[in-house]
Amino acid sequence: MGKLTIKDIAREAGVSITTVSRVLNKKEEGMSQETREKVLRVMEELNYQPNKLARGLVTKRSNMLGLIVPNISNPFFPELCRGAEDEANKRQYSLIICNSDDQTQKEENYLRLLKEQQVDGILLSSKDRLSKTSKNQLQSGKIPYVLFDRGEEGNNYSGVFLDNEKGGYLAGKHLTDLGHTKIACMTGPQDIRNSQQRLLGFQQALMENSVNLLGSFILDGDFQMDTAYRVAKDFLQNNNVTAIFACNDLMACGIYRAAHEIGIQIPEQLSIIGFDDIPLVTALIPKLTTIRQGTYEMGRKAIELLINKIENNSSEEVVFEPTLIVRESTEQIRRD
Amino acid sequence: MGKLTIKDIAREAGVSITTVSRVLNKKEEGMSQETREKVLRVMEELNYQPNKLARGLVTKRSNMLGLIVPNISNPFFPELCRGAEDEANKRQYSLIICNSDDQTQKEENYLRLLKEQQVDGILLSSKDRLSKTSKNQLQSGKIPYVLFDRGEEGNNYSGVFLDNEKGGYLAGKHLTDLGHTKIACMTGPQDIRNSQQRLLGFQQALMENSVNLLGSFILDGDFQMDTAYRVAKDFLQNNNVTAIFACNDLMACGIYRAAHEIGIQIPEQLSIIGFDDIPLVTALIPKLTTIRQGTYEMGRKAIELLINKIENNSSEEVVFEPTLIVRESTEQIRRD
DNA sequence: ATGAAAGCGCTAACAA
DNA sequence: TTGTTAGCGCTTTCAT
Repeated sequence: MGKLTIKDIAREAGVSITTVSRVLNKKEEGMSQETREKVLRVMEELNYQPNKLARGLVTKRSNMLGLIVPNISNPFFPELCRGAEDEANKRQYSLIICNSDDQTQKEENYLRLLKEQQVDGILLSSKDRLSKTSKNQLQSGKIPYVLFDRGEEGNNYSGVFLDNEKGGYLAGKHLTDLGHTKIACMTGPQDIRNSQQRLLGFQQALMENSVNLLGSFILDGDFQMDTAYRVAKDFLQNNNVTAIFACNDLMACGIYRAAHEIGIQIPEQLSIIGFDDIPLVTALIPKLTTIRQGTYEMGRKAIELLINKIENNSSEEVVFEPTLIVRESTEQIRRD
Repeated sequence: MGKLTIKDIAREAGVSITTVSRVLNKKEEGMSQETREKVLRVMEELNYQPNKLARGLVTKRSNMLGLIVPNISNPFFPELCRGAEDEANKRQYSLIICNSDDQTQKEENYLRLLKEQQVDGILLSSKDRLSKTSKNQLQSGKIPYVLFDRGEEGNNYSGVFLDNEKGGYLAGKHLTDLGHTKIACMTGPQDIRNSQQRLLGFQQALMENSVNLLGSFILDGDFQMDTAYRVAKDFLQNNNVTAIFACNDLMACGIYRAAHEIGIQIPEQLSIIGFDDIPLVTALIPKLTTIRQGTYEMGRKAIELLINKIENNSSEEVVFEPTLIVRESTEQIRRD
């Protein structure tokens, strides 16, 4: 039992608890060197660790932040978590990471939980738009929050986003630069704006280079590997293209398999470009050319915005620029 | 600011705070249906959310658990997190996930932090053995903890482990069953017990089948893909084996690449078996045969042990059995 | 069946 | 330079 409290330290050091509290909070202006050191020494000796809960109760600051991710198993998100965590720690906050499993229900639960746990702010990432309950949770009680990768109406919220259209554009430009003209694109779920925008930018780039993207060459994916595999297998058996843009890397993996089974060589007969640059893509053979989102950096930035919001009540939207990472899965069209 | 407190509810419902507290905690034996409902209604109307920090201060229970993983970017750990999180939530705890990045320093920091945050218990996973400071943190203050995948002296601690030797054995048996005799094994870092035990079990299986594992066919890896690639490339160019056991899946990926560049076909000329069964291995072509650890389940179980420890002070060690998952990267030796 | 009051470990006026 | 005291939001005896 008997956990050490500020009282024990005070008694042991022969001072008042206020004094102890002062050195704890480094509010030591005009405090004798001697007392300070004595207190510090006693703390050290007894291995005292302050109770942050009690502290939070009076300061109204828990120094905890909540992070809700839609799916920790998607390799995209651990990077986000790391960035977020590193920044949070640097700023003396700790992070409660929650996994909503893409379920609105769970998201809402976590939102409530985090508020009950008195987090100082919430970083919310999920692919769907905010449910009514979620929005409510966020707004009632005015808890500071920042949105990751998805927007919202209104204008006093913070968010970090990727310029998905630009990303799609880079992919399209890369492919046309290589001389491809028979090109397909596999999209994510219909209702995800990200995916729509990637397609949009992609089409834009093709258009600028007078390449036509046939409607039947727009393949419906769902960001999952297995679906991508099935769709691609069917498509590639019946159509003749020299390049495919997959709206995320996981789907690119599925396309690899489909191509392999049909006997299509990558990149000799088919160039593939992905999107995300998740770590596993360098394990593919050939290594995947893709569009990188600076996920780690985005996580950092998001927490930075969140803390700014908490500490200065400032709101900001920041948009990240994607970059093209050329590896081995795309090459110049062969004219033979 | 005016966040709603139990007082507001009491006033609004015309009862004492004790009564409100009672319905909050469902200690309603001998309480009039009427009052109960009134309180509930007011809570609902005002959208009251109790402050868990304040609660924790008096009950000495934060209902928070800490989970320290060595590297969230290693696809092995998100699964662990999910299992842990699901079980924790089911039991009304929330989880603070921390990433120690394989740095003892960070691990020690987190340990301190978690204790200050008054978590009720800690699940600690990391590949090294406990540092002195870590051990101290864990033991002083008697915070309940369970160790994931690594042991310790003493006997009143809980832990969940994999039978790594059995895993290695399964791998070895699979390969010899397929008729392989010229076999190599790529290990993890020298000082990791896991890796040593896998090798041990592997050798055991070979021995039982009168297959000899040459010392020079034991390759030093470090659980990383890149190193595995380099080591394997050098090895495969100069030696003739028909099968390799990689002590984790990430290294198997590196070996794939090496084999590919040398022009060795998998599995026709070389069978490969991995260890872990991380999600990405089904993206490999051919799909990797491997030894599965039930990571998700291990995470669940670990939290279960932790909560048992917290609530009943019971200690237990549980050992998981690995299973062989046969996919496409291993096949019967060809006698030609 | 309900309430008053003490106290959890800490911070922050205010006093001295 | 240091201490006294009230109070954060809640639970928990102990009364009533």
